Amino acid sequence: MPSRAEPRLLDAERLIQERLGDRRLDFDSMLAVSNIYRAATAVRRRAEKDVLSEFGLSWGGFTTLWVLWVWGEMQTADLADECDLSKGTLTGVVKTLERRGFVERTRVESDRRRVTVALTGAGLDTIERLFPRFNLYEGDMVGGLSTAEKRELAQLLRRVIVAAGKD
Amino acid sequence: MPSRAEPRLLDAERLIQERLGDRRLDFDSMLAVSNIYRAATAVRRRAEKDVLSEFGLSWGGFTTLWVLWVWGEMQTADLADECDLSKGTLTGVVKTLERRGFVERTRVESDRRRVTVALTGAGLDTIERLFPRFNLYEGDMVGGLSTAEKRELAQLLRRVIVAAGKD
DNA sequence: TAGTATCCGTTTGGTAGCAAACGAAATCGA
DNA sequence: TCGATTTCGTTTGCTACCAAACGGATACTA
Repeated sequence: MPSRAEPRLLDAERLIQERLGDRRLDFDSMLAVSNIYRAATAVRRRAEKDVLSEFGLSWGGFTTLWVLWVWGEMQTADLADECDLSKGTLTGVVKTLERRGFVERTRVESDRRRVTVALTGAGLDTIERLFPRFNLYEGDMVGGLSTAEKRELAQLLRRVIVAAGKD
Repeated sequence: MPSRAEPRLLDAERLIQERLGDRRLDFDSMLAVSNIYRAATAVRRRAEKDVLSEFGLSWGGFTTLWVLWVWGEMQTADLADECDLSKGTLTGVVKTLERRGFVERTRVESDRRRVTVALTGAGLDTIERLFPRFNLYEGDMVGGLSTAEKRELAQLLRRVIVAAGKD
């Protein structure tokens, strides 16, 4: 059970500290933030390359499909909120998913400004086959961590999400 | 000193578990991964909105400037590697930075396929003024965590970066 | 030393992402 | 009831991001 993860990464971080060492900076916060970003990029790239590409999906497309799978048909605004995307971005993502035949739009009769988005049969089939495989990859990517460590990580990140999300 | 961070986030996560509850899935890994991504998005958005936008920089542009500041003039390939971007993407980012007057390119005489990138005076001035402010925001965003927790977080993430980065 | 293979950064074509402007639809006020 | 306001999703203009194709420069090999 190793107590240190990756000497190379830490060495690089130490070199940076040496370069900036005479300045009064908050290195602990800097390293926490930059590692959050690097980890997210690494996770996204691996998932897109190893799993999502087979299904013709980007990360955003996958997220949207997943949300629709879990919550069912939704209005655009709620979907954007749940996917953590701006409404403009969501329009584009949904357009791509529609072109691929994964989702369909329906104009709401009672309020014709609104549009709902729902999975098609093909979309449902895809996410049902895809998600278990995606989840296996998630397990791989945090596989070096114990269950307690995964929970600790998720909990620490929740606090960052809240702090950074504050307007 | 609260032992739980954010009830609303946890509630949402629990709802998802209920929706998927009868399937054999690795929820601990799922929550760890999705919170990594959400945290990175939140951090990036806040930084771009509150700090970087004043200087006309995106996250990628800022990262590139920062790397050049710490390491000095670099060849394109090394810079892309250090910034964790593909070389094609870096070409575009550098082009934008060049247009804004922050960096300049120089063709290498001894090997005319290569190009080096360096900060201009304006670029140096910008990153010198910007980074301390950026670092304050980093402190804000992980400000709810103790020093030990920040280090714990960074350490857990290093292990994820290594596992996800493996080809 | 000529021909081939490899190694560079750039370009291309596609998706993603945001803010702000937009137009249509619904709601509010008087 | 009708004009003004608000609330929708979409469009626009920009940057970012990747993989793959590209073309020029260098290195290798016979």
